[in-house]
This record gives sequence, C-alpha cells and structure tokens, in this order.
Amino acid sequence: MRFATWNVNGLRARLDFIKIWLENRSPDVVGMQELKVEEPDFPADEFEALGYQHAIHVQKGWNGVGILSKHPIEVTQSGLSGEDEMGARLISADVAGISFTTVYVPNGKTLDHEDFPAKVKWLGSLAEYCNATNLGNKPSILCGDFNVTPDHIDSWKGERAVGNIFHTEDERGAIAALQQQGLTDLFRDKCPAEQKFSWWDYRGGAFHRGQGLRIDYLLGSSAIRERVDDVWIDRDFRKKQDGLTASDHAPVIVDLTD
DNA sequence: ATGTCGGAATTATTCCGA
Repeated sequence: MRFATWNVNGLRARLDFIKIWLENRSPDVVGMQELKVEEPDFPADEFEALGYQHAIHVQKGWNGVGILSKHPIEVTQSGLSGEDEMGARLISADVAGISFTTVYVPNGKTLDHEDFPAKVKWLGSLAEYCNATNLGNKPSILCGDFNVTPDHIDSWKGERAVGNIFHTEDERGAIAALQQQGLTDLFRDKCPAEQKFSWWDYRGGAFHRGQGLRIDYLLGSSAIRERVDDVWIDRDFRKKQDGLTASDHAPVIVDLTD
C-alpha cells in the first residue's frame, strides 16, 4: 500500500504532470496541497479515468488540499477548527483502514510579519486536533507541506539557518510536539542521517545547486511505523517531465506492507 | 539579479504569494 504527499503548486497548471506521475508511481492514496482551484474546476473526470476517487477542501485562488485514492474515502474533517481565517489547509478521511490527514501549513512569510505568529498558532491548533482525535494511538498518517525544517540536517544551510523562517525554535518545537504525540517522522525514522530535500526554490537554480529544504513529510503513528517498508522522496518528479514544468516540491512516498 | 513560477485582477501588464 503506497501513500504519498505532494504540494502540487496549482492543480490546473500541474494536471498533465500529475497524471504522468500517477501512472508512473501508482500510489494508493495521495494527499495534495496548494490545489489553487475551486470545486467546479476540479478535474474529477481526469482522475476517475485513472482510477482515483477524490475529496477536497478548497477556496478561491489560494491554498486548498485534497485526497486522491484508489479506495473509498470517508471524510472526517474539512478545515482546522478555529482557523478558518487562515484558509483551506486541512482535510482528514478514513481510507483503507487508516486515518489520513493532509495539511498545508501557513508559510509565515517573515519573522516580523503577522503571519508568523499565526503560523505557530495554527500548528498549535493542529496539535490540539491530533490530540482530540487521538491520532497517535490508532493507525494514522499526518502528511503535507509543513513549511518547517524539523532539524538542521533538513536544510541545505544546516545550522547556519537557525533563526531564519522555517528554522526557528517556535516552528521546530511545534513539529516536535506532534512527534511527542506518537506521530513519527517516517522518513527520518528510516534514514536517520541522510540529508534529503523535498522543496527547492524555483529561483536561482536552487534545485541544481542542491539548495533545498525538507519541509514535506509523512508522520505516522506506531501502528503505521510497524508497517513501513520504504520511505522516499521522489526527486525525479521535481524535474521537468515531457517538457512540463514541475512543482517546486517533490512528492514524498511511504510504502506500507498490507 | 530578489535570477521563477502560478494565479488574481484586469485586459497584456502588474501585483502578490511562495
């Protein structure tokens, strides 16, 4: 059983690229972020033709999250309670016997912008939600674009970046709090010392310079962790495919034993 | 080069967000 998370950076602009990826990797369940599409424009038929059902939580213009699945999806939550003003950033569903949640954490912009404390607050609300729904104590996956590097190794700048946005104690503390609920960073658990990134800025040739961040990940409860066969970042799909532009994020994939 | 994208607002250009 293959689960993935991917910030697609605009579903309408990325649709053909996503279809190539789905056909290549054939994931069972995908959490997608930054759909940037409204419900009437969601290309349901295109995904159905590839065997995927969907559930989405979207808004006009920005943000938006969704789930594609080869298996039935039962939505359990759309939107993070108390955080409506921050946009459409969370959807949860029961899929294939697993509680699956995908999130698009607010970027925060800069440390002195009002969005930064709002980001930290949003992460606190997420921790409350995970606790209230007991995610750590049942088969659960919490995945998405967290816009936080969990540790020094997860940034191309390493320790030099401490204190910059995506690298602060407040942000890392909020991610650690999720892990303390029993939600393990599955990539880091499998590869304790590997420096791998999931996002590279479009600007300045960052991808080819190796200037990336690991800000997309899959957290799993103990019941999931026991089933992990492999966890990997699908870096090839950060590259152009058939002349089509990639997202600035690569998909992150976990393969579970059935 | 703060160097690229996607989308909105508004009509091919500029702004915003990332």
